Amino acid sequence: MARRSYHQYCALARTLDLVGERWTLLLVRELLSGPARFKDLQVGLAGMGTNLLSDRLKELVEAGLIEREDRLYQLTPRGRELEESVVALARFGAPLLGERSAQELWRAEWNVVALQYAFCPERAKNAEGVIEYRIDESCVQAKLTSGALETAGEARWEPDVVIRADGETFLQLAAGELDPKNAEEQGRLELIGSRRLWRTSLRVFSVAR
Amino acid sequence: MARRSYHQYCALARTLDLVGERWTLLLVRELLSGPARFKDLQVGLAGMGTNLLSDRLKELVEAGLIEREDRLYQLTPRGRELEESVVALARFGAPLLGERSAQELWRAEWNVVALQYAFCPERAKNAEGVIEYRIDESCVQAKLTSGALETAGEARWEPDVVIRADGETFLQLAAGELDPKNAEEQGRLELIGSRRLWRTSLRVFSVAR
DNA sequence: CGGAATCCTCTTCGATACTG
DNA sequence: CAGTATCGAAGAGGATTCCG
Repeated sequence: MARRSYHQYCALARTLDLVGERWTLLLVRELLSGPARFKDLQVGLAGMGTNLLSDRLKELVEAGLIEREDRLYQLTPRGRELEESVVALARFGAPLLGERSAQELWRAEWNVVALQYAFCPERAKNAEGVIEYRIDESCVQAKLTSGALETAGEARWEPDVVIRADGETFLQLAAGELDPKNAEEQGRLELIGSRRLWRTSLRVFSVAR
Repeated sequence: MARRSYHQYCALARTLDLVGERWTLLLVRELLSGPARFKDLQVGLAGMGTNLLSDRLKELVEAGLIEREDRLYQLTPRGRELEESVVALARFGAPLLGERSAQELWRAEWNVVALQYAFCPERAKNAEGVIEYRIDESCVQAKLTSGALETAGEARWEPDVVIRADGETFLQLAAGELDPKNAEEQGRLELIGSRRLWRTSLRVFSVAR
């Protein structure tokens, strides 16, 4: 059974033949946070049948976008090239994030993508350092180096500042509904390390541009 | 009948809820060339059922990404914001464009996207002018202004150079299988206007980067 | 001509149950 | 835990017909 194809000699169509099916780009998003197991993936892809997840993983391993080592899945360098597309699509969708409905899932790891579309290079010219977000049980890092950004969904670098909050607090801060100063005074936000880098981060990451 | 949704509070998921279904991004690609009628769209979306095309158009009009004036469909400014994502996805797919199989469709208008992912801003610092590609019956324009690129799938600006070729010739040139000089000597490629801008274009548009 | 609606078949998806 | 198997539901694809 051959995969369904658009049969077009077009770069966009070729990409969509590969990753355009339902769930596939969300699966890539999950792996942009770092290597994951089947079970981990299921959490961020709630509603996706296990058979479908299994099939997709096989297809993407076959296509050379994912590699499997023992029971750990991760993106290959080629697979990681999808990051640019994922971030572009997410940037388009950012204005659509209004209220969060009760039935909607949210995971702190998704900030690995959110940080990237919220990043303003022109405001980060002289920003340097590693910012670590500890939200609920998760850890997301942003590494700033001379106007460029790298992100990770796990503790990969030594942090210069650690920001700790629960998910609800973090979402309110991101939405601009809660003032960082107030949050800290209320004890809902804890800072360890460089306050200067923290203030820089508030300037550098901004959804409204 | 509510639209299917991923039910995730995530910018990527929100975008895919809107344009992640089969054919939708290819439909956007078609409209990136300029306004089109139902019949025109069917040509570039061969294999898509008329009912499906009709449904998708309605959904996208509803979502504010497309507007319909009389019988002409075109992207709204918000819809045009998808260009960045479409180009990023196509850039990813460019290395997958190997041989063109016999059953695969190709349309010269798709170069509106191809020119954008092939564009190297750093090589176009001092490039200025409008390049017009006349391939078979179609017209695609590229407007260079101080390191930036605009494209159109129709005659929108006064061209500084017009390049005329048939589709086969153009594909061979793009693939690097045919030397521009040879093509011209063989009469398969015709140039009218600024030869200097033509040479610039060869440097500025390059798939291998 | 430019679509919209219907009908029928086929594929894919989604949920659950089951197995190594 | 990491999948595989199964089956009903939903969506896609193609032909044809209807309508203004």
